[in-house]
Amino acid sequence: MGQTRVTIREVAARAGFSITTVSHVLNEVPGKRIPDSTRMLVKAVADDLGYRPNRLAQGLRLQRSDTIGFISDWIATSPHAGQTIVGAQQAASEYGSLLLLMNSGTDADLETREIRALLDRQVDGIIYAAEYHRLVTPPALLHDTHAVLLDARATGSDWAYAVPDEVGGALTAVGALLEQGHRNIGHLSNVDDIPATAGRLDGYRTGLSRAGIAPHDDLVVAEESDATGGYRAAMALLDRPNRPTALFCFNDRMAMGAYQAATALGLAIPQDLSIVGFDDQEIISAGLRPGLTTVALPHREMGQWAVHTLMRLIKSDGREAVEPVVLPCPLVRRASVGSPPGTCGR
Amino acid sequence: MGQTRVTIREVAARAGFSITTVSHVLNEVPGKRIPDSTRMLVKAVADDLGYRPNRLAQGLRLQRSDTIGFISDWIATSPHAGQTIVGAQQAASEYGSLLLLMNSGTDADLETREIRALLDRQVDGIIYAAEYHRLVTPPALLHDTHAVLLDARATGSDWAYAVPDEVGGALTAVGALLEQGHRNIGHLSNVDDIPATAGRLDGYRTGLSRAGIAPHDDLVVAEESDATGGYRAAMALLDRPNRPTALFCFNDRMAMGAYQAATALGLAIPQDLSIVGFDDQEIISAGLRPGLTTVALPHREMGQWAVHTLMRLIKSDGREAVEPVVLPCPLVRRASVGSPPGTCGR
DNA sequence: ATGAAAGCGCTAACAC
DNA sequence: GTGTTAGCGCTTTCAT
Repeated sequence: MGQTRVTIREVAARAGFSITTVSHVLNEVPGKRIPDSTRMLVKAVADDLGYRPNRLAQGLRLQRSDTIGFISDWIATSPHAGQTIVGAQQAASEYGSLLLLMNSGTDADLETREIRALLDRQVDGIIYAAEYHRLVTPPALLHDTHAVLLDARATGSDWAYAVPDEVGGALTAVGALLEQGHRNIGHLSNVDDIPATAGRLDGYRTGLSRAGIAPHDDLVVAEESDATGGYRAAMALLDRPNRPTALFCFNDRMAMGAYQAATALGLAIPQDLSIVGFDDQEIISAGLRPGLTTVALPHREMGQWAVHTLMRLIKSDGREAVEPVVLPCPLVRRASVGSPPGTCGR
Repeated sequence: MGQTRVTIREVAARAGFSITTVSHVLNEVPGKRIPDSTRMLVKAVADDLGYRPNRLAQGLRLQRSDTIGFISDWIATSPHAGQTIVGAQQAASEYGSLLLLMNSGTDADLETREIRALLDRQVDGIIYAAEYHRLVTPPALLHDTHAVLLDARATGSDWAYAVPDEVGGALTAVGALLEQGHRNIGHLSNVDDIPATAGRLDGYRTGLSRAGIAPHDDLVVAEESDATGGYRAAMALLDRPNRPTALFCFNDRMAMGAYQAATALGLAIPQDLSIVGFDDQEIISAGLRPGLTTVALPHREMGQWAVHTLMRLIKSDGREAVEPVVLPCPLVRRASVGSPPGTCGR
């Protein structure tokens, strides 16, 4: 419990050298010509005593805490957030850094206080993360440190950021459908005015256009981005003559609803209807029957990018320019895509 | 960026007092009779300069970092983990503490190193969290600090811990079925040898017994705890004469599979078949059609408990005895439970 | 090759 | 009431 830890002073005493020498040896300070005998002895004693430097003291002295703040706005905490943190944390450990966690609500005032708390602890920098791809306006206080945006872009100020390639992901999704011969492809869109909505819709339209198909507005239905919304949207699209043979869904939750609609209408997937989702929430995509072909979000990659970029920023004290980054969203093939009905085979 | 922060010395200089007085005022040290004039002035200057104490320096001096380590073993990062962290983080903020995050793999060696990293940063204590209710053997090193177990019990040593009441949750689930008049209730069990499997099975059997129903072994089928497993188990249970009128599923993912089986067999939920899940993974439970009645895990509560308990431990330096805690799992009623077929109403 | 000493920013015992 | 001083554990400049 509170038993007092071994300090460098004790190591020095036991080794019969000054703390200076111990520090030199332990930190392998370059340019010091310390005989191997001393080196060995000091190391042995330190090891023996189980000495570990006090990082608070080091931090105070070095003006660097080897700690980075991770502030995010999960309210409901999507399953996504986890992977992002894992990515960030693993990358951080490559630098010997640890993540200091904060999660703000939506309250800007609270957020400022939280950043302050992080700053008070002398974090080397801050990762300002959004729960999902968003436009954000970080508190001005964030300028007091080095920071990068994760899954978010800033309105106004020019923070470094990483976001998923929504358009590219949608192109990939539609491509998977086109390559199977689908021409009549519907899109379940989202009612929320967020970058993902626009980006995925854009990718959908572009994908069709490039294939020489005029995107038809009545093939797009926007609803709430959950299973219920997906069900309704899919119903609207499918329960009519000349229904689409494939559906590209805004996300996996909507795709889940689309499955339900297909079931309700007696449509088999993928024989009668092909479906592609977005997000790759495995609990859904791997749980649906048949498995859902979908587009994965680069959560882990964004987490890693954030740390690496932040470290460059810190190292150069902000002088090095960092480019924003748009990370690819790869297709995860499962079993919900087939050729259109009546195509017999391919 | 790297602009140097205001120190207490500057505040003292500007206010025309010693840093001692400034410290006294700012920390509102009791028993000091400082005139209001001084008090006001110092506070005004501090405010004016935007002074904030350096928590590293404070920590070094006070031997307390106001930081608690949160180490967990998410590999795949369940969506659960998030809520636990949110609970812990919010509770921590009540004490002015922050969470220092680490997530280990399964590697015990790595885990030890991670605990060390936390200790090096002088965390006041550690929350050792499991991704799901587990029996664990924390590294011996954990004894070097104050610690509590979250969603886990230790084999051997006697750590304070909080786990969900698996048995109670199962009793509640079965109760919800019994109260609707079901007598022929199946259980989709899990093949993994973990506390949840045994606890939920136990609760299922006890619930039936108490209602005067002899638990029949052929009403229990164990499969992998995912949708596919649930589908298979449900098929085994339902695709036969005298099939159960209700299914209690090990978790929501298996319940998802049970829904699929019901669909395949042309069974309507809840008219022909009632289903109760466990975990309340909203993405599933709220996404299924009809909504899944299920039992929620007390993730947030466990997170809060961990922090509060840890704080008591720290305050008393481990002298205060803390009781392990088994937290209730409340039923979340949606629409997957009805009266058995042929009961016309109730 | 090794060590004394200063100082990172802060708190607190003790003087005045 | 207020200030002086020591020291938390460490790194690093500058002597020797």
